[in-house]
Amino acid sequence: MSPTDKNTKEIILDTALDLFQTNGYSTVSIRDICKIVGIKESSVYYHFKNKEDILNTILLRAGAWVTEKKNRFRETLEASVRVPREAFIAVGVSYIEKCLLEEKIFKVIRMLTIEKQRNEAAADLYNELLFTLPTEHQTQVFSIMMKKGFVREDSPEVIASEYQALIIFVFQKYFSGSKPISSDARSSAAQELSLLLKRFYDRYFQ
Amino acid sequence: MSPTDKNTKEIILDTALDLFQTNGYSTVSIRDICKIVGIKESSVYYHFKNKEDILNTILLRAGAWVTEKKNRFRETLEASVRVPREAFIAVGVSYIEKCLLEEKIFKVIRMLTIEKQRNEAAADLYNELLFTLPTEHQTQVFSIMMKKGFVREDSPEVIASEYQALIIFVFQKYFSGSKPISSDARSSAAQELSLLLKRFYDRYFQ
DNA sequence: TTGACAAACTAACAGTTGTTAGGTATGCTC
DNA sequence: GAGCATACCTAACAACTGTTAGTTTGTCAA
Repeated sequence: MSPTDKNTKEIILDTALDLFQTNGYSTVSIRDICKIVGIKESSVYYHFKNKEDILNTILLRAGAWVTEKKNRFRETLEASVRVPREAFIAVGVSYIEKCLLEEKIFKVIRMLTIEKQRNEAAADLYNELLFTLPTEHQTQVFSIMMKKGFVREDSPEVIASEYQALIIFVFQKYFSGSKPISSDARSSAAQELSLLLKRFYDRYFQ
Repeated sequence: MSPTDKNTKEIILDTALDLFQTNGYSTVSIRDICKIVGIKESSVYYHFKNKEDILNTILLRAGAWVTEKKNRFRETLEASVRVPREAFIAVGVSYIEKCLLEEKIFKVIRMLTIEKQRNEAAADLYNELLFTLPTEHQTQVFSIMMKKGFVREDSPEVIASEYQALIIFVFQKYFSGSKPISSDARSSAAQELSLLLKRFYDRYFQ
């Protein structure tokens, strides 16, 4: 009755993402979203041009977030220093736990997993998020570490791919299902990734 | 008019899989399927109990195919012999090209990629198909090769995980999108995987 | 008090959805 | 040729879909 919070639009977006990530965009109806938000169907059209506009807004924001992340990475790059093995492992594990499993990002990844099958923009974003961006970043990290003599001479790109392959492997193996992520899965994943990264470290660091 | 081919049921299943793999089960209507098959909606209910029965039949068959593959692997295991590096690489590349990219399997994987997000049976099948089954198989392969002295002493399970991580990484990086698989992507993927497997071979084989 | 705006509402539209009841043409068996 | 199973059909249902037109409400500036 009262003019609601000026962030109804945000609530719609959050709810939509919630539903999209498990059911997929086209399965979710506007009425499904509205039932949860607590408004009538027609009210959505005050905030969005149409249903697709909701999806596009989510994709656009995720895209913006990705490029922002990209630039952030670039800045903090020169900080790369020699790290002990435990610290190297901790970075990898927390990349999964703090980044990929962070609530919002995780939902976006899950939504993209569905939408990429038929939406090219979603497919591009998915690839950037899980492959291009992290591999590029790791390439530079290893490249710097090589120059400083912490990592033995090799191709930084290839090492970065091997690194990212391990991350993706563990992430997907433990968190790609339909069940909500349990603390059991979390610790199993951390354990497996630790083991793999330990070997990775011993192979390339000196 | 004439009593059609007794394999209308199969055509329905094929068509359904075709549509499910890009659009997802719940987005595809029975009428969508029928329009392509060339029958009326009601005819579907002669062959299937309801819409879900179509999905379940596909899942069931894929599941049967997986366990059959599992047993087939077990038989051919003892054949493992010393392989030159080129042959080892060729096996990995053709695993992607002949197995994962094989038309039907590829469609199933794409469908499962969507359905796993909310269907537990699909999630289980997906995991078995891309993680459990191949890793188990590779574990045994490496284990035998170790006993025969072709591969240096190490944990077969972990080596198998590292191997499978590379396969999954390349497969997803090049073939997870919305575009049909091009021969460009095929050769890029083969090239990247070759490079990664070459290094893998040099690391563990002796 | 008035007017303007934001943000919701009611009510309806035309089309689509899964599903069912009942009918029809074909070919096989007795 | 009668009976019957197979494999399709027509027609309809109730529910749900995205979307629109027009209306109401609360808030604030003039």
